[in-house]
Amino acid sequence: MGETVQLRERVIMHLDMDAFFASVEQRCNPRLRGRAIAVIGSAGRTVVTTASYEARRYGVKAGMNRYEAAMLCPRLIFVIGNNRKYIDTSIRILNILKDFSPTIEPYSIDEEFLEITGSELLFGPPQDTARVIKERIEREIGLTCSIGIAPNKLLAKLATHMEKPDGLVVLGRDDIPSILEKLPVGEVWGIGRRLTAHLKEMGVERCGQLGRYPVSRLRRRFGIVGERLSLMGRGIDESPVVPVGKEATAKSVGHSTTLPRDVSDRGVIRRHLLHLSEMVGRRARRYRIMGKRITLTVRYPDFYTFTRQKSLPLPTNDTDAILRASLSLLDKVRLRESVRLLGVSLAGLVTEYPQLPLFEEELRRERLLETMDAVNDRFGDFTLSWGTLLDRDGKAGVISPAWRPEGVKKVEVR
DNA sequence: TCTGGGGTCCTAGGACCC
DNA sequence: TCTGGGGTCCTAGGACCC
Repeated sequence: MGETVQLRERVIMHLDMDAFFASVEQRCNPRLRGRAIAVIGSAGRTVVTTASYEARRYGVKAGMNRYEAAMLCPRLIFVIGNNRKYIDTSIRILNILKDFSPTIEPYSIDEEFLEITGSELLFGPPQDTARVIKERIEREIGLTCSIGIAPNKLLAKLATHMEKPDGLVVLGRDDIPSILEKLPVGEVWGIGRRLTAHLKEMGVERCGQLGRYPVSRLRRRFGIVGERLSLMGRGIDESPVVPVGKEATAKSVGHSTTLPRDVSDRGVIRRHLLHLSEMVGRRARRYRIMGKRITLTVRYPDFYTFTRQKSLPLPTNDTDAILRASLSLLDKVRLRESVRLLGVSLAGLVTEYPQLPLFEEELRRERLLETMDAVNDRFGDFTLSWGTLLDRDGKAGVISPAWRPEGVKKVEVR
């Protein structure tokens, strides 16, 4: 089987929901429909996650802080995002897509790749399949999406972005050279701001130029990335659609938070590190993984950000061990000013191996952790918490109760 | 009270080992 | 009397993505 020659060109579909979070909110609340809205986080220092198309007309974009957004669009309505809703909606969309292909890669909460090579026999030409999918999502979920179809993932994603919102673009082999010829390199998936600037210095601004540029020179300048750049310039991408269940296992698990205000008090910093360590440890325990490399991230008010890491002799998912490592990393840093953001992450992950604890103390500790996790799972974070996190009123201090631990990207480790 | 949070992959120097 | 080379681990940082 492994020697089968690929007889047929692949057909890859990419689907991207239009202004996903904002559209979900407008669907849930009719008073938001047709209005300029921006979905933001719950914390005081937050940014626009998604702007509705009405808001985009004023120049409001993802990543903006809310004051900037409000300046551009004085009537902008801010809506605090609700991840649960987005995750549920995303799952419903995936369930629709399952009717059209067994090979679906959920690339993010609002984007999927579908391998539809050979599906004409069942559904007719790819553009017909795409129309049916769009209709079903609109009818059953009440949202619009844009779809791109092309011979590979790179070009399919490009096609999706050529027509938005509610778009449908099919790129055939013959269309590709002329499109790439004029396409600014920065619009390609994988070429960001920095690479665009570097390429411009070299006189390369369009994909056509990039594709013709000598690979050896790209290689000298960018290393391995240079080779990929050359392929991108020519629209070549052999990467497969990776279906659910076949993904690579997670490489790291981490949490970070921008503090409500800049902090220089080390006691306050320690309490935040405890909270972050608990979030990381709990998630690792839930997925039955352990890690032996712990990374502390610190950001100063001027946005200068740096990391310190250390490797432990043995992998762990114990909150206290993660905390101790974070604190020892903090001790090695001479903070030159107050701290804006803190992060803790666990890498070098292995699957938790079943092993009898050697000592009574360990056994006791494990039971304690399991009990706390069970209660927290049922009643939300920090129903039970560590002593030092509690303030004098006995309530979980420091962190806002609106804290949402649920990331949009789930970690699955086998 | 300007600028979130979760990831992946790559590079590069030094330590250490054989 | 100028002195190898490969492999792996560790650490810090940068670029990119949604």
